[in-house]
Amino acid sequence: MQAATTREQIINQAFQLMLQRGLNGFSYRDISEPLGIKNAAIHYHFPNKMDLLSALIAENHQLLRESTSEFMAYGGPARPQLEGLFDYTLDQCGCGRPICMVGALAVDYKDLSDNIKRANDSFIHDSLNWLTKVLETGREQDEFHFEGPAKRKAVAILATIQGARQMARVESMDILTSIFAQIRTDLGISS
Amino acid sequence: MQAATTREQIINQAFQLMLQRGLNGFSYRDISEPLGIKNAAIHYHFPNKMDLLSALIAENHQLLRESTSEFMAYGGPARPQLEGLFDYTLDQCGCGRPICMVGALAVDYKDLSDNIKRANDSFIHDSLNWLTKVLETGREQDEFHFEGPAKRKAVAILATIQGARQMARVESMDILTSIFAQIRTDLGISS
DNA sequence: TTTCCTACTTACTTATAGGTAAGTATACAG
DNA sequence: CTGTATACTTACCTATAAGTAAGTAGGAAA
Repeated sequence: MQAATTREQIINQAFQLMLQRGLNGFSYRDISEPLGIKNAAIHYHFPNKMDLLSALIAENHQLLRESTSEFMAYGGPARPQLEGLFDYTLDQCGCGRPICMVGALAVDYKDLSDNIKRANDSFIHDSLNWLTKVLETGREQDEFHFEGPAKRKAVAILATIQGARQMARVESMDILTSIFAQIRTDLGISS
Repeated sequence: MQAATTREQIINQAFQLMLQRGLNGFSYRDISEPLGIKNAAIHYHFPNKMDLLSALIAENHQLLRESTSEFMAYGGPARPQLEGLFDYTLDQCGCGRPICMVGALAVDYKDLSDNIKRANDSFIHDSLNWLTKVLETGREQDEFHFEGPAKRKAVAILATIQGARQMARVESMDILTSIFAQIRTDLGISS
């Protein structure tokens, strides 16, 4: 944590704010004040808010890759990979990032630049392809039991997790555990 | 549509904006300009934005009650009630209301007044209780087949629908149909 | 030792947000 | 025909947003 550059501090602060309040829910002041810097310092590193947003999306990709590299590998037993996704989601919510990047962007989706939309899209499709593969192999290996195409099931589960995070904000984080339990049950997992 | 009062026009316009862009995503100007009135006219009917928001939440309750009175009755066959919920969701998304009120409020949840939080909470719990009942009776009547407590399943399904709407904004509305199909499949419904 | 680059700060600008106070047109009541 | 309530408009205010231009402190390079 020590010796973080101003640039890194800005990204960290903005990332936290973004995933708590959405793009329109925070200002440059909310970033600069707690860091003890001036607004213009942010503009120095990120000329406008879209540049900052790009950096946040990159940060999100990076963070996901780091946090998931162990369990997000293709192949092997499917169950721990799914559990890894659940744990990751719980971790994120637990450390003050209640909404995920996709959810935060969905509200302001109309005024996003094309390259940001593309980055977001590719993020979704990467996640989707990974989960589809996990479900497919899980079904082949008799770990999971479900009807319908694996891809469709993957979309449904991602949507469920997305919605679960939203509901957790309004209700409590317990709801996440409960919903994950139901997803397991629906996949025919005993415990 | 004819002879709508200014107050009604304001609510309609604001409702649409709210469910497209979220609370912080629109301004008084976005309401007044298309209606050909002045900002102060809005302040006359709704002194501040929270008053307007209260009216929008009431509108949302009202609309839901109207649109769902036929299928949201307790008792009777469960399947059409569930289908009613799916149709309602599709309708709302189809007529330019991509995010639901709960989703729109979730982002700005922190700066809502207590009575608005309460109104939102009670809305969620009403929906939840209704769906729980539908699932319970559906299971008793052998229409639905699922494991786990009905309430937990209801939470999971509502979360799925919530997330589905969010994903539909980014992807396309087809994803809704697909996710609903998977929910049916997971409930052991043939077609 | 001067020059230049990096990483900022100071001091603005412009736009827009929500909100208010005072004035006005219309309708209806007495 | 006078008053009063309703439903606004005009004209403002204050705060804050994103963004910019010019200045500066400190280190490295020539």
